[in-house]
Amino acid sequence: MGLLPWPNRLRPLLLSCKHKPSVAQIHALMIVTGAITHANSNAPLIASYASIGDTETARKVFDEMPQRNIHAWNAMIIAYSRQHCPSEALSLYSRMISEGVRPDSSTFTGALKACAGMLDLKMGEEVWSKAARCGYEGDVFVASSVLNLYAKCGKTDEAVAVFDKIPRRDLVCCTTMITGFLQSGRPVEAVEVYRRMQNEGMEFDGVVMMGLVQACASLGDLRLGLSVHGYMIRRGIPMDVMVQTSLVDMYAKSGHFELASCVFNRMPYRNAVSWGALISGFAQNGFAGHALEMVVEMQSCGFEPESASLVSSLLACSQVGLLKLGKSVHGYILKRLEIGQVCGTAVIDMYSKCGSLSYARALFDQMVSRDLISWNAMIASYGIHGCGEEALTLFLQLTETNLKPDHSTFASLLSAFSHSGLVEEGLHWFDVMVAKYKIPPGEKHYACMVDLLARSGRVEEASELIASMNTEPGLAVWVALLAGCHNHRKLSIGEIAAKKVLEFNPDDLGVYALVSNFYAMARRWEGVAGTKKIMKQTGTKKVPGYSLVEVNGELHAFLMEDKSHHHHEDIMLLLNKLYHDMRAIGYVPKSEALLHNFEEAHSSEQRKFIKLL
DNA sequence: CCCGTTGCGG
Repeated sequence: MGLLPWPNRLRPLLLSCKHKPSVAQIHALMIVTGAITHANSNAPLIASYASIGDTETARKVFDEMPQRNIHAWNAMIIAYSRQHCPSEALSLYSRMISEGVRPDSSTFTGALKACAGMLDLKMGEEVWSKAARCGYEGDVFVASSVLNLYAKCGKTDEAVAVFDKIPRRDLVCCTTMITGFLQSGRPVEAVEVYRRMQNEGMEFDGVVMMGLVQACASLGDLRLGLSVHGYMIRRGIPMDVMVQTSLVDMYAKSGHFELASCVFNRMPYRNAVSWGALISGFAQNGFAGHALEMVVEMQSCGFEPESASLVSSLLACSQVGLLKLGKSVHGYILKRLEIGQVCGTAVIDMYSKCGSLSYARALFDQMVSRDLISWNAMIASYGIHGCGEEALTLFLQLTETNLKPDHSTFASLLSAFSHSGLVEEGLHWFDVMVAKYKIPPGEKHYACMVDLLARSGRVEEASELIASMNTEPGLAVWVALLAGCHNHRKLSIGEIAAKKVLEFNPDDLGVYALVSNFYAMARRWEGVAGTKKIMKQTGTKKVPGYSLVEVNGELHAFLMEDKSHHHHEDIMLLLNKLYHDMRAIGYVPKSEALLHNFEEAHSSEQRKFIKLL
């Protein structure tokens, strides 16, 4: 005996505790020795209980303290803000202020984190101005927290203003700025922050490199991504599960599955998110069979599919029209998980893409809470099915909620109009989008509008619209214009569009087919020959087109010239009958199609689907 | 108190 610990000596001891029994042991010791009455040792005790996740005991210690110092308040506020109890953190903060305790940098940091957790911008700004009044405006910790708050609330420009005013920027606030840019879809600026840091000679860690990997993923910049990966290896920056997962995601998203699997297979430890990154990569790139196989493999490794991998599975199903499998995924979700907004929207999307608009709508109506993306998906569903009127009705209902339509909403709405030939409605709502909702039209919106006008033969107006664009028109816009010119025999504008389209060196057979067909329609045979020559030179992939249809749970694939189907004869007879019936009611077939003589190859992908079922 | 930043998905 005689070794009774002095209250202050308990601090390092408590901080090194990672397990519940040892914290409780020291707690007991503190009670026995009377150290519990010292505020100096109670603050670390609170922090220790909080760090092992026992917020309740931490609060008990806090409540029973005879006198509290600033550290005890901070420990409790930070504990709540880290344990996702932002309202408790904020109520403690208010109580502390009203009791006249002077907050410090840590207090503000904790309170601001709580505000960010609640997305409570108003409260956050109050805390921020109080912090400024207390002289913490230039504090990197406080400023980083404000930065994070603004970024989380989508106020990226306000975040930039805070960032620019920080006198001595460190790694963490730069990382926060980078993730802020990423979350608001501004990867270019995220990379710019990184470049600035590089020029200032800053040392990087895994967290900031992960932000950069994400930037590369959303930019589709494989070169930069590879150099970032290489940098981490050369510098020996430790890569944890998160960093490795973001690398898998980047490679898989960009379709570099060899690289993605290489990183994935070398991971010492994987979790559901790592699997999800690979699965969604396959699904997003149209490798539905691979995606679904990976889900099965994931299960065999002991990971039950959670929300994200189910969403990827649904995406895979909708890409190839696997209604039956999609339904079973839906059933799995209903049985195993609570169907939330994300899964619900994915199921809506699956039903509508698999042809079942009524199921999609039924599910939409059943959803307990619908966010903007759910509405957007349902409006898009009507668009895909050519139901422009219904899309508009739903849009009008959306405007009566407290949700604000965004650029995606309008992209879906305008596309619905263009698929239904509702030209006047399209023009009207395009103007409303700009004037009333202050949404600057993007490439997608212009492409819809050009398609809408050009499809109905108003190619002159479409080309005027293109001329009015502030940004450089992209491929989709010119393709829409060209398609209109092709259908309505508008030679001079079409020629301009065709030239523009070829300038993009598109990697898409369909686009070349359109250009070639346009020249053929215009009797410009040198144009047809020129297009074919470009295709040969650039080695444009000849992806064989095929149709898939699911009948009673069985998947049937049809390629050109493919006679392997066991009902081939019957199908051809029916097709011929339909063809003659259509002609009888006035259908005039287009005979200038170019694609018929392209070589076809059986896709191994497609065999996968068939094998799967 | 020793703080702030972090991976897949609609």
